[in-house]
Amino acid sequence: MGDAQFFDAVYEVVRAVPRGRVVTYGQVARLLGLTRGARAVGWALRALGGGRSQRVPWHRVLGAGGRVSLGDTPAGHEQRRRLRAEGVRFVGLRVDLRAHGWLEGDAPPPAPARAAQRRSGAPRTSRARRRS
DNA sequence: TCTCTGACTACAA
DNA sequence: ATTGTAGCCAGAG
Repeated sequence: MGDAQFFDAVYEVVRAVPRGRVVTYGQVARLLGLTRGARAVGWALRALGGGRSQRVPWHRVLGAGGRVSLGDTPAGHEQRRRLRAEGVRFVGLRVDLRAHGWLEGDAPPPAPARAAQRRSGAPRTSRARRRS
């Protein structure tokens, strides 16, 4: 595991999400300077595994539109359980982002997130990326 | 070193 | 609304 700075940056942003608030994978990616890095964020959270998830409120990260990406899995059920325990209301299978979104409405700009962005925005290995 | 894959998502058709 | 594709990062084979 080499430069896991990206993962750490993701964890720091997620730890900054207040109780009862949620963010989407895409929003976390954007805070880190990646317009389309949502998938990478999901990869980072997945890497948490069971144990480390203790200090990272992974359950407050949802898919676009407030959907629970984990779906009908043990983890997905746990995520919904935790969110409801924090007072997050579900509308059907989604969370109302306008009501609970960390970055929605009149929420103050997350400073910790910007700090993480600075660290992550460092020189990017310019290895050739193909994939037609 | 290269390819494939995934707790994603914006965009085009 | 549904489908396909491209782009992101890092780990596995």
